Amino acid sequence: MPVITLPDGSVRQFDAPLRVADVAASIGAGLARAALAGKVDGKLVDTSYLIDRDVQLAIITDKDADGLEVIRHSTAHLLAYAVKQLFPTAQVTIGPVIDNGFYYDFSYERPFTPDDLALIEKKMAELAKADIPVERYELERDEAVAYFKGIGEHYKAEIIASIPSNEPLSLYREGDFTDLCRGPHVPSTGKLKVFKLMKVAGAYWRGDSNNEMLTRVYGTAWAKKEDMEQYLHMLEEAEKRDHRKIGKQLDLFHMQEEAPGMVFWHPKGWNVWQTIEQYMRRQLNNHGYQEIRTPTVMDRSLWEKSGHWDNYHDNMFTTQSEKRDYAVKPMNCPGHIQVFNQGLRSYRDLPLRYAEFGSCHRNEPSGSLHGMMRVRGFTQDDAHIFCTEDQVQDEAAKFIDLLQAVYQDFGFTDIQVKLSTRPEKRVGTEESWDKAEGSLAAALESKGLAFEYQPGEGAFYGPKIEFSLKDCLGRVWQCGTLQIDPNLPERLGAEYIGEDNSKHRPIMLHRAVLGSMERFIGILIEHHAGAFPLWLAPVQLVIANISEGQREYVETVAAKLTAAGFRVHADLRNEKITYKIREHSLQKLPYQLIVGDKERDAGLVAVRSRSGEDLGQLSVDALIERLRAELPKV
RNA sequence: GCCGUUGUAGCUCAGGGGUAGAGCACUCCCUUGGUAAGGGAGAGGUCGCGGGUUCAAUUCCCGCCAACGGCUCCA
Repeated sequence: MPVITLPDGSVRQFDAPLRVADVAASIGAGLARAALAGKVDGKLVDTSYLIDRDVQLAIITDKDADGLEVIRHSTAHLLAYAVKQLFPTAQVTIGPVIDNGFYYDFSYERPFTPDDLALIEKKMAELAKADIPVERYELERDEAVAYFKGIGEHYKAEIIASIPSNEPLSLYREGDFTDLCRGPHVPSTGKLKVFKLMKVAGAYWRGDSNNEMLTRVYGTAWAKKEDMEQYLHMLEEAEKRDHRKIGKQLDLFHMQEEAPGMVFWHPKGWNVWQTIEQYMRRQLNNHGYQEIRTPTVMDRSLWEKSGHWDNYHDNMFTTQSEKRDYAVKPMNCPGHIQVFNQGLRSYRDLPLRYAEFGSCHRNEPSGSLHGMMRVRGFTQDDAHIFCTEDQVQDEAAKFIDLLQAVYQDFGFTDIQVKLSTRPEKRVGTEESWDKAEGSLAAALESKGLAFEYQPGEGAFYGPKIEFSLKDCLGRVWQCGTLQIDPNLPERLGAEYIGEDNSKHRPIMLHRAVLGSMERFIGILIEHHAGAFPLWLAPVQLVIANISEGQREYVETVAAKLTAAGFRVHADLRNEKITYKIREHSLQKLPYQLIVGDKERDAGLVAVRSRSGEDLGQLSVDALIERLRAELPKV
């Protein structure tokens, strides 16, 4: 006699146990058709789930987030079904739901090609159209292993071994395809209407690079056709914003074969860089940092002491000269400790904050390079704070102030914060970890920042905070970091004289706001789609004459704006004004000043904004005032 | 590093066993035009690099390099 409570609070009583699908049907034929799954007492189940007790029940349709998840999961299975139909000797492995879609990993004698993908997608559409029922059933462990081994699915058999033995094993059968799966799934393949296979890629079995490489097929699936179109459109937009593409279009930088993973900065790109670097320099100065510069190439012995030679030798660029080995620095901290170690330090000197726009090189695996987002040569807005354990919290709080001010000036308001705590393999006492983690958490709380813990994700020597920004496409980029490190000062012998007149070890805080300059500029390019805000734009204004007669006037105005500190370009070419406007619009200049006889005679400029808006005629002084109001204060 | 795809003019791309094509950009000439492309002419390529097959390779095969999409990694 199940009594079923629905989400709206209404209660229905039935005489006998019944399936979720039956409940849906009792409510209405439309709901029965739309039902993809059920949620019984908060747990997702199939529509075939038999309710034999009093429960809270929600019928899940494609309007629910859970429904979309079920659709994606079932589409992954449909993909596997289609692959088994077309390539019977392929073995299935796992097929989870991911953001916006799903993937499925297969083991096959050869990788799938893009042509195969088209075939598979076609087969999926056929199988969906045939509206084949998807049935759930359970098997005993041994039976399941025997079954999958019997049909040559060795990966599935292996997966079963890793499932806790107290859980029942559920299988799903659609047509002649059976897969091991927790479920739930849609009741029949006909519910899957909107999907597309996106790409093939390799992926290691169980994510371990020692294991066999499988073929992964990525796909996307949606409840409604319009949703998928919107998603595909978003991908196109993201592609248009690709920093590599815009970098070329706007002549900011380039990369070439002879220097993989390293950037050639062109004048305009370097101008953006310098604007940022000089801005950061002012901020660091205001926040009590001193800038230093340390060598790029240092002797092996230093890297042995720091531990890098042993741990990261393969990822370091090395060289030798006159029988000595050297390494190109992969990070700045060892150099900073050398500066700290010069002379005798007193507790009165602490905290001591050393900043460096340090150029580092790491020999990243060739396959992991990615435009400016993952490079081999990069520059960090790096700094190290030498302080006592008791000063950590205050320094962390001060760093957060700096970081928030900077992110705000760059227009990033959505900041995510994660605190990574002690990992299994670590050095240091429990008390020191307690204190270190506690000071970071307290600093974040004192600044009213919400954060998430990442247990076990800290470095072996200390906890860290990671600050990530969300860009306008909703993508999250980890940029800022604050890391507590008592280890490196120890290894490299940093010490200061305390109040008690004896030697003590300082704590070192590694910290960066932007992270890698290259990557940060890449993020900015994509965030703004190349349309930099006025203060960052490499060319802020162009002044274009309509015809030859305004040449001199244009040059006078350009000189005046340059003297006022703006980056100005005078376009005096023998071209029609529409042609010039089009070109500078494509170059995404913030403002275009148009000058004809009227403006020249009146001593004004006609101002056109990047959005194409006509701001009317202004005097140069009024324009300068207006522009200055747009710049950040620091 | 691993799997897949790609590499042709400055850029975007087409082509294909018989010494290469378009649009834009570039140079010159005409045009002095008021808010997103005025007209004409010209120049421009060792078809990523190295081998092989062939009478002949940019095209087919092998190796390498790089980029791209993933996987692994990211002190």
